Amino acid sequence: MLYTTQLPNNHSSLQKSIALIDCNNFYASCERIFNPKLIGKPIVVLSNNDGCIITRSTEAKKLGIKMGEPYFKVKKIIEQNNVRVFSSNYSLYGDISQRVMEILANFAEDIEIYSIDEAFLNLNGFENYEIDTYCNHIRNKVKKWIGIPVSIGVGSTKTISKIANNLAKKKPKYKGICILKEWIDIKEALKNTFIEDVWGIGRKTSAFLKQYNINSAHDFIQIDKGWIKKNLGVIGERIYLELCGISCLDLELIPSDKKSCCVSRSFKNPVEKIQDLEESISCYSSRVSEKIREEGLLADAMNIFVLTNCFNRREKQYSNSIKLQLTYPTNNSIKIVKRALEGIRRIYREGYRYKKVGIVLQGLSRADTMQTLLDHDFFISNAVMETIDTINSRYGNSTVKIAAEGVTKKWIMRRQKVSPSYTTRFEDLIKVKCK
DNA sequence: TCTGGGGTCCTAGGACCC
DNA sequence: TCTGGGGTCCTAGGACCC
Repeated sequence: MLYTTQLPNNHSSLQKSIALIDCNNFYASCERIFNPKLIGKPIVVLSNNDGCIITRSTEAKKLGIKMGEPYFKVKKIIEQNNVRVFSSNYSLYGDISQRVMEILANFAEDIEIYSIDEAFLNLNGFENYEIDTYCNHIRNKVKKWIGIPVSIGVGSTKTISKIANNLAKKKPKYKGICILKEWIDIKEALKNTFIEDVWGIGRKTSAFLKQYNINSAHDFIQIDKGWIKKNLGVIGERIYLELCGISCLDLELIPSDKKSCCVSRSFKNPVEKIQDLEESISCYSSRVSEKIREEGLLADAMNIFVLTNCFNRREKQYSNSIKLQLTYPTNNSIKIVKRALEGIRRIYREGYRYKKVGIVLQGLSRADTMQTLLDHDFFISNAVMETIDTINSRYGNSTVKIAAEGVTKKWIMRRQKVSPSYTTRFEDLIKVKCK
């Protein structure tokens, strides 16, 4: 392996300014908005099915509760320390996220909403001291108006702003805002960033790099670029350049259409009968169709999959999937459910305890560009779907549903500790007001 | 007893064609 | 013994992200 100390010659004054605003422990912070008694107390939020820890408040992190850890493994610590536990409440978090993003959008012309709790802002043209003041202003406004604490990192590339954000969160000296514009600061930050904490370098790649004694982001940029390209491909090369201050990733200002759309769930208890799998896949197919209708998309194919519980070594394992074409692009629940049922019947094998089933719609295209190709039948069924969507949005999900989805739903997922949907569900809103 | 869900991009390898 | 070669397109699987 070749080493080089040569760095890009533009590092003394890097012009571009990209800010990454990230909500702190987002789901936990959402729960606190409506229950201020939780401030300062340890909180965790669980994944679907109450399976794993997916968000921890700072206090919960200090107790040694790890991200992604199965709930049952840390139950003891949780009980001993009186940690408050919540099932995930995505309708609440989604609504709070939207409010945060609306505020952020007022602070820059160019904004990329990167995930439910993160956005990149283009802050080009500011002097460094102005950036600091501006970021403080952003931070205070989101806290005051929504009640969500955020951290802000600024850098000349997205990858550096990610690193800055990480430091802003972890090191108290930054007080929530870290600006990395001068090469001397960037270098120091890269030295303080473990290789596995670099955006785009995951478990496998960091393990590989550590074999070569590349342990920090700074070690990484000392390596010969050719070696990186050869061993880590274009993605590795891009990370290298971004860390050196050469921007390779632009802000995506217009969200692109989805290429696929998936709905899948684990079961509360293992499922053995084909009837239960049929009901659940009908339910998820109906939901995924609704999702693509909301986005004005049509699908031309689907993938149906089943899995047994791979963690349970004592039981025999089976997993399978099947790809099915649709005769023409559609977002019609009835047609999609029908085809999905064909799929599940073809991959079902008797004698296994199934843990999970799901559907992925593929070959998505915009409905408005396809209409000239569609037949009369499409417009009639489209009207039916529109009516169903209107009723369900007014009177609640699944007010009208397809018979194949079933009624008993023995297979439904576990969600025992869910908070009220304070902002989106009428009955819950009333609850808050009456408190 | 109990281990999430939904996405993207890249790459290698197979199918197919001339 | 010995069975072309190069291009394109598609797909499955891997790795990663939040």
